[in-house]
Amino acid sequence: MTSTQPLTVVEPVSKSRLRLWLRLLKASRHIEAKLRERLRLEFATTLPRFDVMSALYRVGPGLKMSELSGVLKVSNGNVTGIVDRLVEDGYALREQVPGDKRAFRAILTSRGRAEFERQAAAHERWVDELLGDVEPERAVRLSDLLAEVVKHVEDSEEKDN
Amino acid sequence: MTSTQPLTVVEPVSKSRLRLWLRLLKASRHIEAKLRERLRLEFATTLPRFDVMSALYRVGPGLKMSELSGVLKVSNGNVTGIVDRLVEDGYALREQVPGDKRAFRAILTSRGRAEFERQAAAHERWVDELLGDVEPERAVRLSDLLAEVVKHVEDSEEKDN
DNA sequence: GCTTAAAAGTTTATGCTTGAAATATCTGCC
DNA sequence: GGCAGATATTTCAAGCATAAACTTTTAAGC
Repeated sequence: MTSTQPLTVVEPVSKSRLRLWLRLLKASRHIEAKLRERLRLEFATTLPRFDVMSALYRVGPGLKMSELSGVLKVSNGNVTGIVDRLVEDGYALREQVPGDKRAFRAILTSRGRAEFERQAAAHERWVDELLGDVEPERAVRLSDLLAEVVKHVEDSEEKDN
Repeated sequence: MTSTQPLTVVEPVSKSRLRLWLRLLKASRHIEAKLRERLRLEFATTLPRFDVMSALYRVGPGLKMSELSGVLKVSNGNVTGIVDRLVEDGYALREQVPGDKRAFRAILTSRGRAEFERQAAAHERWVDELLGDVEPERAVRLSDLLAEVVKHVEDSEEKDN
């Protein structure tokens, strides 16, 4: 009577999945908060701005507003404001797409590119510092597990659309 | 305390840590977005509201505003607005702390408690569904790795304060 | 050519979030 | 008693985020 075969009667599987989610959230928020703080203090910028500049930096000829919101997975209206502010600060500009009077293409100015390079270097340094105690091999393992989680979640997304 | 060998010259360790961070962020945002959407559609509420109600539900006699912001790790001013709206909707109320005219204690009404129970049940169901393809054993392993990451990050936090 | 639908982008309303300043109250010290 | 400093909370300004409504332009169908 001591050893019953079903293990997870007391603790249903759903609990371990819930705990996984809560830890994931906690880790992510923790790191994110740190990065936001440093971006603010050292570069007077924000994570969303950094993300937009990062996306624009990667592609040469800039991105249309809708492409930008697609890549970053944020709403269309959101991008408008962020790009507005980047333009105000001289880090980006809007360029008419020839042949389509509706569309713009957001592009980093050379000043924007230079600034982003500084920020990106610091960003990578910070992440390395924050996760410094995670051994490389463990980091890779964790990466792989997380990639699978993302894949699963994406799959389960399709089915309820 | 010198590094013995120049192992990772081509792919520095910092890159694998950066990738870990990006995957962590992606997974977390993905799931979070799903949960937000469902809370909105099925309960006309938001994740921050859910979090506040969750914190208040767990403790019997409610929490002071500052305790609440401490537990949830959000700013003081933030909590004010969220509790305001919960009060408007009849899910919570503010109660004077006897002997301290500055302090309030936010408490769930019985209606709030009932509503939260419905929401929490659905929430756990959703998480289980979203992470349904992650095998239990893998979920536990991932949980443990993440817990360590959080611990590491917290440690590295102390040292720069 | 005209109409209708789709696409690109902005605007609006609402809520979350922060840091900083403001208000009120409490506590300890002299 | 009076006052300095700490504590509890709110208010404020700015930015991020979404969904929904709205303009302008383009594309398709007939």
